[in-house]
Amino acid sequence: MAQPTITDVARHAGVSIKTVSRVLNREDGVRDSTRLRVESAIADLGYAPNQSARDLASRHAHLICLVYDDPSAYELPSAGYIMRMQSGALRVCRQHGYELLIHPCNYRNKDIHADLEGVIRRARPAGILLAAPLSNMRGIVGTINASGTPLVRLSPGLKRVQDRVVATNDREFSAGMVHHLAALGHHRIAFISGHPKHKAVGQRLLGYQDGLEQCGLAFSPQLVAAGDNSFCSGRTAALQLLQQPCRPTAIFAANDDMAVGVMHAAHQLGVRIPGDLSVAGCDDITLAQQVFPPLTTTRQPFAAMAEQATLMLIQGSAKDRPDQDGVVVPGSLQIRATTGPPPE
Amino acid sequence: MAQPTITDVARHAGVSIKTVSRVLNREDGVRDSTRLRVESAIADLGYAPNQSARDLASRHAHLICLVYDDPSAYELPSAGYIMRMQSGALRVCRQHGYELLIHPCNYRNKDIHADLEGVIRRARPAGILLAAPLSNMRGIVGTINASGTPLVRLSPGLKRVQDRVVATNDREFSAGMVHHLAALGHHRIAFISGHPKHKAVGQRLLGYQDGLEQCGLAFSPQLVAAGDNSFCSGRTAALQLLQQPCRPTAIFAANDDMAVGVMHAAHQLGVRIPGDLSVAGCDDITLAQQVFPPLTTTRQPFAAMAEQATLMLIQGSAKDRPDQDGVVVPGSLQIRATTGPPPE
DNA sequence: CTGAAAGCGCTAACAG
DNA sequence: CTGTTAGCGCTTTCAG
Repeated sequence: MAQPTITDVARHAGVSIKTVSRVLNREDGVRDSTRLRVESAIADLGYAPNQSARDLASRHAHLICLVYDDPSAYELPSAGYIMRMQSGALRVCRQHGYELLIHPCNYRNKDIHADLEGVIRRARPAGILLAAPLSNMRGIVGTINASGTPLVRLSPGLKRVQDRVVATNDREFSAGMVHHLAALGHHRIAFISGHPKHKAVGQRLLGYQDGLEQCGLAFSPQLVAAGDNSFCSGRTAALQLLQQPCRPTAIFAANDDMAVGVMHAAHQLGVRIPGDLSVAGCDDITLAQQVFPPLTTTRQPFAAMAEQATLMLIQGSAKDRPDQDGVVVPGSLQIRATTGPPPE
Repeated sequence: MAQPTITDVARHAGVSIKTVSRVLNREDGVRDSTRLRVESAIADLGYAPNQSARDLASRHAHLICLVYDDPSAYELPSAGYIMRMQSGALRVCRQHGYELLIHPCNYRNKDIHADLEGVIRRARPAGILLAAPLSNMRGIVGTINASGTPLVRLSPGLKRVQDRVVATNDREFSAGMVHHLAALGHHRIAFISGHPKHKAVGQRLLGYQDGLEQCGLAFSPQLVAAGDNSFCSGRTAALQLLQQPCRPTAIFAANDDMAVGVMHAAHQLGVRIPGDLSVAGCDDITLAQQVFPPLTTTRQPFAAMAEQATLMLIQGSAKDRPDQDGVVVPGSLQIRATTGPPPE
């Protein structure tokens, strides 16, 4: 037969549907004996509530929506980054009976606001998880906030941590990477900057400068090349950096994809790693351990961050406590085999 | 004010809600002039239908659920594979006003049946996309079919293509890869097999054997090592293969993750690619072009396959035409830089 | 502590 | 070609 409904359960337990609804939603004000009776009726019938009905009546779906930037749906620039956030979000969703909707979109697209309003309106998610770099774009944050849907931002790259934000300490750990390189004896440390719209990654350039200063090294604009977070941009930037007269002995890229691009370029030019050139990245995506030699980088606990954020969303909506303190999840240096002393 | 509802649109357009519903659902039997009037009312009001209400009334959600095996939510073995399927599915979902729910699960877990029944009952997806290796497991397919939810299987690795299946020609293109290697002059071509439960990947071993036979090369069990589709298993298998007395001159791995593991092992042992050893993979994940040298592999159009499958699901449910022919999407050889003539 | 009634916003028959 | 009338299965008032 069809799935049992709340009415069946009520009849079976000899109570009203409202009482069943109460035990379903863990509201208090139900006598223990009644609750037990209802629970066993639920078990007897193998009943499970119908989400659509629930969502319609309660005016929001039991859905968390993960929104991220996906410029080219087919090239998948940072699959590892997204997948790890997904995993984390999924884990918490499961625990709380929510489902995860994924919604990639392109910030360069004019329709993005209508698009976001569309999902919100149609799917009515209980909350939105906004990944960087979308999380640092005023307009997008504004559109979501205007809809009234609870929002938590991931790595928005703000100076100070705000509420409803899960942040990283990009600036600090980037300085740390420079310290590591300087300690190995490097003086000419180059940097490949990331996507210009991505503020958290932008903090890494500042951290690089902090690090140089702290180590008593001069900052030289010629040692900074622009990338856009992609493998290709890292390779291009490295080619340029390695072919200039006074070549750097180390290249620190603002993310792992670009760092792997650097390695690729070095191999092409016959530059040995780490003998002739040290390479460092950021993020510790899966790829970092699969290239040869394994890449020195900074581990970002993306999954844990997404877990935190999802929890904020779910608990915030459950407890009618929409404001929650921001947290910063620190990255940690992963020294592997692409960094070593400079040549000579 | 609150979001406009179908009633508001109907009033604004001077028609009944049923007519609005008709244009929303692209049913025919609406005069063009009426349709236009309704459409402009929708635009004027910025109306978008409420999915929960729609889903409740129509008894299924406008949701496609992608179910895949995710043994360790945190290690993300084949992120590229999953991401590409996701992209493809997403693309079609968007076009048709559906959302994509992702549901990783672990087939080793005893609760997987209850788990699947759970999502199906709660989310009521319009259809399920089942990725390999789940797609070749009888029990899982049975559980989903028992629920009555439309299902399309991706790469189930069947001998013959069945309905509601999007398959690959693994056996054929694997033989093709052996031809490529043999044509370069290789005689000792080793193979690293994939996950034993993954039948489509299992077909690749058969294809390898076909290829050998077609090229007049003898099959030797010593040239076959067992892997499990992971990077690490590929590395381990290669280490073993490369340290045996009569070393192979080429290693063909049943997927790219393992092939990259082979490259890693070769680098560690100081074996040069492709000078001393040719390496080939399967799938053409993003990684394949990021390692150095770029990996020779077989491109699997995962995104396109998922698009196909999603379309089958959406159109099947729309047209009450649950049965659809299976299709096979062929893989294509991508000759890159890891394969070359054998040494001497 | 429990129940009755009134929708949530839409789709599904069935009439016109 | 278009409208009317019932629900879908739940949560929310508001009364007991």
